Amino acid sequence: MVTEVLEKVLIEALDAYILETVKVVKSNRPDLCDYQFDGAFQLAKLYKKSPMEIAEEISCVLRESSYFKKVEAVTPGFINMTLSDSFMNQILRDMKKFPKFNLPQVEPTLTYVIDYGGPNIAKPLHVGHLRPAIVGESIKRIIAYVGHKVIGDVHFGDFGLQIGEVIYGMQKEHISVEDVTLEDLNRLYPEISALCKEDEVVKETCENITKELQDGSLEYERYYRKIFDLSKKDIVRIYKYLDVDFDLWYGEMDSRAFIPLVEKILVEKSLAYISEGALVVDVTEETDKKEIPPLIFKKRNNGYLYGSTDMATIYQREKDFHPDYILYVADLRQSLHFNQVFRASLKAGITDAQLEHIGFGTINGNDGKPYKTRSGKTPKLDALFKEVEELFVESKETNKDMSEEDKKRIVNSILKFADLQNNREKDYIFDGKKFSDVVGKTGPYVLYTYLRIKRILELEEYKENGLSDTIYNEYDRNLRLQLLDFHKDVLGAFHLRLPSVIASYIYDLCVCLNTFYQNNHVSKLEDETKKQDWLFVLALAKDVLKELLNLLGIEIPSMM
RNA sequence: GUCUCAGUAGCUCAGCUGGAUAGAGCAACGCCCUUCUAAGGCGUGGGUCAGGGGUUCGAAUCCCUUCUGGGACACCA
Repeated sequence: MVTEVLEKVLIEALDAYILETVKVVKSNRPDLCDYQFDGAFQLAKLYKKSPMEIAEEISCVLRESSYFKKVEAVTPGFINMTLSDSFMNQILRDMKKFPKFNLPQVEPTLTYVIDYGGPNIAKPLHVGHLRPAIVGESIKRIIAYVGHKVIGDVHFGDFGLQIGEVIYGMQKEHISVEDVTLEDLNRLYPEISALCKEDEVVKETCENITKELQDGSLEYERYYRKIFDLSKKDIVRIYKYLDVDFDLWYGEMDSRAFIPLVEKILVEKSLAYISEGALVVDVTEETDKKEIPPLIFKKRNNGYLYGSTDMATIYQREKDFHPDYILYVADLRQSLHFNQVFRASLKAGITDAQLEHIGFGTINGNDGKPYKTRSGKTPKLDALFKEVEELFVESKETNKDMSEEDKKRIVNSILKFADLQNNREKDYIFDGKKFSDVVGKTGPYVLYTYLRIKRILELEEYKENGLSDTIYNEYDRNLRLQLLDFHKDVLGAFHLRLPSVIASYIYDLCVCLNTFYQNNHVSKLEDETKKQDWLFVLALAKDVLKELLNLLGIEIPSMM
């Protein structure tokens, strides 16, 4: 990593000066230098000298290093570093030579369980499921890429009241377990759910069905099994389209057996008590600024809730995998719930893992409210895919000839790049136009860039015989400089659990590539060394691009 | 009411935990295809970083406060 190497050099250059953290950052003034060090200001205070004096002193030492072409101390005390061509090229050679572009491997290797998706089996996947799927898949791939072990769990929402509601609906309309269809399920859930809000008796009936199912009723288990199978089949189909895959296709029901065990622990450790008829766990901590309500473990009617299954699942995961981290990719609005579950689990001592809620914002419509179609419904993912595909096909005549597989890849790139370039914690506007627009900061732009570069490498003979020490012009240099950022951004995306860091790197790399492409014509070159150097850089950039797109879950089409 | 997250260009958003002149995309207006894919590149205009205090050599970023908006707050998930 460039910054790491530079920091080492700086620590040596600091000599007698001692600074708690020595941090070199990419310059925000690329017109002046590549990297900057601002520590002189802090040192000035510590050693009661002028920042400029210290900056000058350090710069003098730095100038002796072969890593730099130029080192300047600039008022009021910045140290501006411009890298030498030989240093830059050495890093590029290493990136080419070593696996994962010479990404430093993590030590030790930890085990992560990542819980994302959480589709409710009583209803089809809609726009609301797009983010957890896309964001979760990407974070999973990033964690695996930096070298940790990751176990992805879809964790179906299959335990709660929604199942009772659907079963009630089937009984009410005399639909047998044998004959029920996916369409029935999709229709019944919202219908009965609405009915429950109006009719107390219906609600109680649904709650009782749910409870009996939880308690192991064989009759309801038949219903449940059928509902689960029907839904799962459809959900798998959609996830497959999105290239989202899970190691575990568990649901809340799979943790059912562990609920009594957790309950026993809670009672034995006197952590749970009866409040207003329910069994609750107090999760307050002394440092709390606000009253945080207790976690309800068991309802007044002895039924269980998602807090119970979440704890039971943690117990189960601890038993099966001993994870170091358990990540939950879920809507930010659930943060209180996770806070309660995490605290209760910690108190109960059912896991040693770090528990993290990876929150994301809501997808809104142009009006700033949760996204709805014109008819007022939440759009199904199927329909969304089709809509985006149609808009893409219309945008250019030759798109009609593309293979179905390639179209799918493009649709994925459109949806994923639009989503992942946003900071995941923010709400974002679902703009049909923006999503399907192929101009600008979009998936198609990135893919197009990739294919342009790929074409050059197909047409020219790249001999893979290394890289000279020359950098030929500013477009060339900017591209190489951007490649050097690879490690920092991949690790940054990992630490922050932010795929947007990678999306933004990808975009910047593509801008560099397109500028290079426009200004440096490779095939015209007569200078064979120069041509091979550029092919080296382009090949490396292309590979980096492909790898990073893969981390976002984006595949490259064969043509555009 | 309490807590919480936000407010950056006409629109949609970045801004990587305090650095120099706040950046992209879209939209608008120019220029560039006898050249490896023009789904591209280059340029122009566009800002009181919600307002006000404070800390600091230095603030969009940290603290306080006001305003506006979203969200969460006991048996739904």
